[in-house]
Amino acid sequence: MSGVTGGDGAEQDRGTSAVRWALAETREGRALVCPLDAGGAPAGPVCEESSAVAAVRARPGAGRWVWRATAGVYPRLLAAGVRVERAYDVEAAEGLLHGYEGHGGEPRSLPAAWARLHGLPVPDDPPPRVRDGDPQPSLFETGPTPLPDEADPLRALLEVHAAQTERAGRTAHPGRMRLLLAGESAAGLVAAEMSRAGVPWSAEAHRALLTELLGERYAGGGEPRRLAELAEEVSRAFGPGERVRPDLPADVVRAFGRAGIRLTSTRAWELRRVDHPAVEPLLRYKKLYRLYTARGWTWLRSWVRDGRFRAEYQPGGTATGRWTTNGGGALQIPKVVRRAVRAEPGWRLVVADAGQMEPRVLAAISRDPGLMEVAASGRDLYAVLSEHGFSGDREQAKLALLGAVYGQTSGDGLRHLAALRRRFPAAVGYVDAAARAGEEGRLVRTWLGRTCPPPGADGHTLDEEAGGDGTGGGTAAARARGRFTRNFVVQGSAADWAVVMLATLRQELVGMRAELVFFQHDEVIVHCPAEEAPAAAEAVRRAGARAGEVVFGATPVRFPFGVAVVECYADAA
DNA sequence: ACTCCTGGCGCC
DNA sequence: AAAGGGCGCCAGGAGT
Repeated sequence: MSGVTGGDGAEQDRGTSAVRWALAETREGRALVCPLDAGGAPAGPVCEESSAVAAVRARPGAGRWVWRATAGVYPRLLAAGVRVERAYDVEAAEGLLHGYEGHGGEPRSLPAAWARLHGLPVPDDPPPRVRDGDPQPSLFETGPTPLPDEADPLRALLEVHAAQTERAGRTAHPGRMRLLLAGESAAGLVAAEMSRAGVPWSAEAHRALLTELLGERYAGGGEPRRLAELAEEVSRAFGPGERVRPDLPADVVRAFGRAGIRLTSTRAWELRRVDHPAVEPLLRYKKLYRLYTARGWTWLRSWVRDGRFRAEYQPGGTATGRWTTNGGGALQIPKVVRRAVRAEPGWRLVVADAGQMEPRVLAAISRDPGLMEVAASGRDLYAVLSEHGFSGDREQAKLALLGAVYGQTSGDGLRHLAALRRRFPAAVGYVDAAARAGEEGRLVRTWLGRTCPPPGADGHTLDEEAGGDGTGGGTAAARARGRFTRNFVVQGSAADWAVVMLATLRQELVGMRAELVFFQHDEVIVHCPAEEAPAAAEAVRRAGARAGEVVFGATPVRFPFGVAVVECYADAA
């Protein structure tokens, strides 16, 4: 990758293995394949193979597979023991390109893309698959899906792909868009591989943790002992004869009302300001109740099999490009439960966390000289900020910066916002401009060109009743939209970085036994033999740095990973 | 019995 | 100290 300058033109196929192949599955599960030239046109005859697995297996030298959707075909390849080097996911690309063209939220399936291309009625995307609590079958049951042109399923794929190549070239920064499409496609491969691998999970440690915190379960079912005790304690605190169900907010609000305390909700932060003996056990109840319902014995039984927690990741599942998961809540593993994430014997977890993504990304996209200088250090950015004359300590510096990115409207962060604006005018100006664009109904884009959905497609309607709530500057909805677009450019550009980082890391790990088992916005976990851990840690660091250079071009901004090599996730910093 | 909505809180 | 951006998930309750 030497010679990469800036974000443009970074993604190019090289070498003899750079042959692209298109692959389309027929309704019967057979596969039609043909080689492609650089422009996406057929460069050889169409071959028919008995299956996608057979087609890919027969062409080990293929540099990139162009297919309808990685999620639809790759899990079956992996199940058959077949990995691919690179892919191009036409439906993922369609979502990004159609979004860039101002139509975020509209159908992105291949049939929809093909229909648009030919001016035909556009079919809706198939509804998301219902989850059944058991992730196992869904990974492998996803069968071949019909293409719009039944007579020649390859034709629609080739037409849409060729058109996409041309549309990417018409964007303001074609190199960036091509990098985004390649990165998103690579992310799809990573997601399928990671879903298959699963997070190493000790059910035994998990059960021990549950019993320790929640107590035993009663034989007849129902709440575990600690929850029952705390519920009893809460009731007692309201007085003799009082019965309060702490898991029912309305019940709790009524009980406090009888005690002369008016609550608007039972949120923890509101309860904490209340002086009443029921508050303390109630807060402890809520904490444990959350653990019980979200990560308790039921979760364990549904999601952990053979020592692994397998979630189904959906790259780009959110508007900003962040991933989501289909079930199991893999991206919300509570800190306390991380004790159950254990490397296999003789193996290690390389836990890597990219520190202070928001300010680093903001520095890179705004090119604010002062903020870039602060972000040029690999040290804790907020600490550097507070040492270098920012009016406040580390926490205040952090609050001010995050407040600027999130569009904070009140509170402590706001006090220091003025200082922030003086010191980093280009950075604050960048997010302010994004907010203004949102309020005025315009679209904003991430650094690589991921585009926010138009108003109305994201739950923010700009033209509902006028007047707002009197704070000026348009309706409440317009201001909400402004906060969304303000945040979008930063969070989404961080997601741009993340997919390229994943793509790079995946390549770095080729040839090692190490496996990528977890990804969460700005954090990755690699599971590897102990002796590979130093190399894996170095691979992660390189991937983070490389992604920063490739995505954002020549800036002094660094994207350092904090890396810990541990046997248990809970032991990582 | 089902779906849809809400409250609340887990993660970033 | 205050409560803002993105999500998923669960339980309960309302509506059908």
